[in-house]
Amino acid sequence: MAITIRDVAKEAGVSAATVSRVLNNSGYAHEDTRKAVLDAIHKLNYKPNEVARSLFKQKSKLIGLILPDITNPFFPALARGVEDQLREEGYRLIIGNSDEHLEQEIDYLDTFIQHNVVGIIASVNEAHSDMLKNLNIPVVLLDRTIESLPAVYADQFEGGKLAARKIVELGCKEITIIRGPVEVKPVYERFVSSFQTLRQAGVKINVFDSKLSFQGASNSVKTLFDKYPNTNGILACNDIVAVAVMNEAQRTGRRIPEDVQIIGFDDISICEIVYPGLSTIRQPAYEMGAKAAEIIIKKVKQEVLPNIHCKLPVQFVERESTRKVGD
Amino acid sequence: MAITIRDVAKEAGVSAATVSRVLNNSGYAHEDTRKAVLDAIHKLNYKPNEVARSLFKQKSKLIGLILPDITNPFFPALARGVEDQLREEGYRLIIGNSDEHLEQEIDYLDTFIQHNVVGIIASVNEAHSDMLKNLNIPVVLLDRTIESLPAVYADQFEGGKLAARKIVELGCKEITIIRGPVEVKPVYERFVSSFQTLRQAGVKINVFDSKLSFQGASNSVKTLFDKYPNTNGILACNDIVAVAVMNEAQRTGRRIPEDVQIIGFDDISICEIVYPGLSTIRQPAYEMGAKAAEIIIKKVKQEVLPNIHCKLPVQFVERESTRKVGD
DNA sequence: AATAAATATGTAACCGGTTCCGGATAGGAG
DNA sequence: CTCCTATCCGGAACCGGTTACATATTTATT
Repeated sequence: MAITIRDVAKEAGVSAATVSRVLNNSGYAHEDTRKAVLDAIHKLNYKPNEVARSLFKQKSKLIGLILPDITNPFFPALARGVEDQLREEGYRLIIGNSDEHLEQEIDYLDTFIQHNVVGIIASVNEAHSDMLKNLNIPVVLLDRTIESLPAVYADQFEGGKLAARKIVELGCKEITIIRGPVEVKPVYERFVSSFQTLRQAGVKINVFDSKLSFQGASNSVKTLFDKYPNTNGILACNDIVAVAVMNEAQRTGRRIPEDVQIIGFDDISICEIVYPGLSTIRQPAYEMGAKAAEIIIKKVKQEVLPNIHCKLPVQFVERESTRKVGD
Repeated sequence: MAITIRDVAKEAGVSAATVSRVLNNSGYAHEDTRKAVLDAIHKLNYKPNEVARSLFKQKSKLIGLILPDITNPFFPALARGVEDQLREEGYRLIIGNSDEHLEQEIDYLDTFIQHNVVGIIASVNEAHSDMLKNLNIPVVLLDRTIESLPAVYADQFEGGKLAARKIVELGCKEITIIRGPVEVKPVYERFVSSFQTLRQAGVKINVFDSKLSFQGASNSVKTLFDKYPNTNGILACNDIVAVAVMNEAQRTGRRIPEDVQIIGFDDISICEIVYPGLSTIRQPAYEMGAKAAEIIIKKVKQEVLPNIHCKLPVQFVERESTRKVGD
């Protein structure tokens, strides 16, 4: 059926071992032989079978990626970063959505291992981290962090602080923080940080809870302005929630940013096309993914690295949901 | 290192062949033996190595998925549909983004084959379809269609017609169709269909070009209202473009839907959280993905199917970017 | 020219499963 | 009791690569 290394060997008049050696640039091979083999490979359009290779070597060219939900626009950006970086080095991605469920995470993890993946990049909660700790292949956490494992993430404390500082600076006196689910650590951290910063500023603070998803946010947010009719500044736990809030604000006749100012978190693509453009705290999602991939690759190549916790900077992106300084 | 089938065999006091038989429920195995083997498997926490299995069987539990760009929110919905359906049956997904580039498509396709994937789901342009035609594993096209290959897609003609009919019905007299890149077949088809329908309705038609991406749409659309200041109805080639248009409309002081009505295409999640909510033509993306997965699985299981072209229905989803009938 | 070292290549075992085949045992029919 | 068949199970080959090892040839060294 498919062309095997022995077909190539026969065509080139050598043994399979020799073909393998020229293929991998290992061991010796006479220049003439090398040429003959290369010709045969080309002539037969031979592509080595990764599965056989993987079986013997006990390592594949596959990396497993576990994300909560690729349907949430923050995660595709991460995934693209990972994938693009990986492709450069010839690695491929097996992907699994966990919906934050431990059971699904374990399920994917198991099958990743069964497929001899050489590394795993995962975005899972600390409470679920046990399953990742005793693997004998490299693991890098992405977006989430756990003390004992390498991780790539954005500076949530700085982000929360930045958002809080901005909204105070911009003159808001009664600020509502929309808090996402506390189990999601980065989301919780940005909340805590905003809250502390706001308290130090001596401003009135409301806390309002919301889900993170499109559906959830849109529902959660409906009662926001009933409950806090006088808020003039809102710190949302992510951009989706922020957009839902903008919607609700406009629906209830509030002008943005004149009556309410809103700051999101993440800087997903939506921010720049909604009206008004959403000011937000940018997490460099694509770069985070790329960085995680880079670290995994280094680890796969046996480069011993310290237990890296790679914290990437966030930044405030000013658009139109906040006032210009000086207004 | 990892537990192998021979470890289990030794533990259970039988041969590897016997373990394999109970594992696969093939051939005979005495009830007592079966129990002993199962116990051993459980005791050692044995998980069979998919790679070894795949090498011998010449087929894995892997399906390859090629999408243009997972960063465009329409595609994650497809991917989730595929993945969820596949997981049910124990298949895993290798994923690759092509950015519509033939070179990358081929690259991913090659490595998918090298990994013994049993099937491929792909969203590629007709012009690139040659590479898919002579594979000896099942292929299903998703979102895009090619005459000679099975495909799952939404009814673009109906969608285009529906949007056009609605916008006319809703009283628009000068309608602008935002046309996406003509190489992308479904996008082109919905354009043609809308255009024809509009022409039959005898209404004034403008055609305006735009990219499909967030960045692209946002730029393209900036000159829309300079060029056609009197349009009162807009048919966008997708929801991203539609939202960008809404932005531009509001920025230039137009009220939606009083001054301009806008209809998008796709029904991505954003539609329901922007303000005003975006009326759109819904493609059942998740279901499309699931259906494609279902077909691939059937084909993998040797069920001979006709050259299925599975056309899923679209529907108009009314939100607030169009007027209520009767207004 | 003799010897050592470097180069070149093939044989065979191995990775961890699956399956063909054949031998052994048990149960049933005659 | 014999014979046949169904059941049970292990040995060994195989999937398509890689690599340790052995052997053969070339090149360098003195």
